[in-house]
Amino acid sequence: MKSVYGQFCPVAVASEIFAERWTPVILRELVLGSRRFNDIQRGVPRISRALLVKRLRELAAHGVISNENGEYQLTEAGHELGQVVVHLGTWGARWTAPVRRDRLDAKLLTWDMHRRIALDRLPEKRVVVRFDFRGVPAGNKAPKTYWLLLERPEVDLCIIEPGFDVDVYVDADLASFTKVWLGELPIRQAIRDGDINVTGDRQSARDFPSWLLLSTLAAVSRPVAVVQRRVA
Amino acid sequence: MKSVYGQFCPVAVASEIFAERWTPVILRELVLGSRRFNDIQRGVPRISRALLVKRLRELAAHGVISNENGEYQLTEAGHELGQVVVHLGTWGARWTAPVRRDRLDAKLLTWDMHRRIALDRLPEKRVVVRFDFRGVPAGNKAPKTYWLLLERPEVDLCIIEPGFDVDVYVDADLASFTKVWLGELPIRQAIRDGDINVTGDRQSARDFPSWLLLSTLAAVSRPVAVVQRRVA
DNA sequence: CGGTATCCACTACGATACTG
DNA sequence: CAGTATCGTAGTGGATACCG
Repeated sequence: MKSVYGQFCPVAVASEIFAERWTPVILRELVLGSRRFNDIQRGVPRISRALLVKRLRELAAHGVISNENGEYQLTEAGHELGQVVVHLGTWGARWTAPVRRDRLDAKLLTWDMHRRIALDRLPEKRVVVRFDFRGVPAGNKAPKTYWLLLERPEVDLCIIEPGFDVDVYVDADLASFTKVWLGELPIRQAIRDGDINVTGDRQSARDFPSWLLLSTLAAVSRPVAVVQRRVA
Repeated sequence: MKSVYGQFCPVAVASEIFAERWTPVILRELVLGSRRFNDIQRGVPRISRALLVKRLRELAAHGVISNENGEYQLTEAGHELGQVVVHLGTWGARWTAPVRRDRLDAKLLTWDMHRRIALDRLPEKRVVVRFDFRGVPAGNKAPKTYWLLLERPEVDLCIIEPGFDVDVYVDADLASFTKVWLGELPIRQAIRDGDINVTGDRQSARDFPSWLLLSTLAAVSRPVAVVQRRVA
């Protein structure tokens, strides 16, 4: 391992580990709970398999993660580095421009969502939610329809019809739903404005917004100047 | 500006700004107080001028810094991102391996030191400290001798004889002094072990360790396992 | 599922020299 | 002091196919 920066400063040494391409995003997946290779890659879909392997090895070599029979785990050092990831993400939520069209990704969004369901607020029985996204940027080849199978304590994400009756239909503009997810837009407002439509079983449709926890960074407060920039 | 990661997640968006090559190190210089282009480059000597220009422009475009008639300044967003830099450096001080030989750099070390002098503990009169480093890795072409001119409230670093009488001579093994600077080794111990020799004016030589504040990350606590790894 | 292996394209970067 | 301009290249990583 050759030193990139050739500096003794701990910021430089840590940057050689942390500030490599893809590494913060990979660490985010681990912080959010992914353990297996393919799960991690679902959260970082645009990385090549070879590069993901390489990055994971590097993190392991630096003592940030371990791999025991196929399960990647953050070490103690890794959990502390995970706090830096959260800090960086918090900064991003506060200070970066509102979500851009070329970052929209329905597959990634639903993958994130399936990890943030308030299981304890679900009814006992299985609930199936079908999402249909509109306003997907042209050229994006990802599916527009997804199913969330909520069956305590399991949550499964499907991209093909799961074969159960659908309880809740969510028809949403992708940009708006992404903003809701990121805390940039209150879901009730998006529903009022017609950007998100929730139909189906009356009770379930009413409760749906309360099951869906948002991104862990959705609660970050934004400075007034940035909020105004968003409106512009 | 094309999106590197193509993800809406604030961690990914922030990483496109922060986790670029050299950027955390440049931000560290700004956090430590450098304002002018050439001062910043003294703290990041191995970056090319062209790339430093490019990175500074990128940071400005993202609202992290501003440039007003030659003075770079962190914006409010920049100060908050600076906290992430500090967090990352703190992690590095805690969890990365002890300083490696290929990271030793006397020029950088003295440049860092000149910003960390306890001015209020200095005597009224001018003090000149001469550093001679031994144990510099072969092939390193940087000077081995440096002078620190302490003249309240100014601190100047010279690489040529400043023309004043020297009050304190510091003769030190570069690796040991770097460890002292990083808080890995108590200075009194390094002096006892003969790794650092401080001679010259009796009073000044005795007070020298109290003038020299160490790296802002020197006080970070290290887990037992890492400390032991260092001894090994 | 969790990787390897190969090959090629690109581009980011360093080196060097010049400038208002 | 604070950049610009030019050019050659190392090395990074994407695409694709294969493997235990």
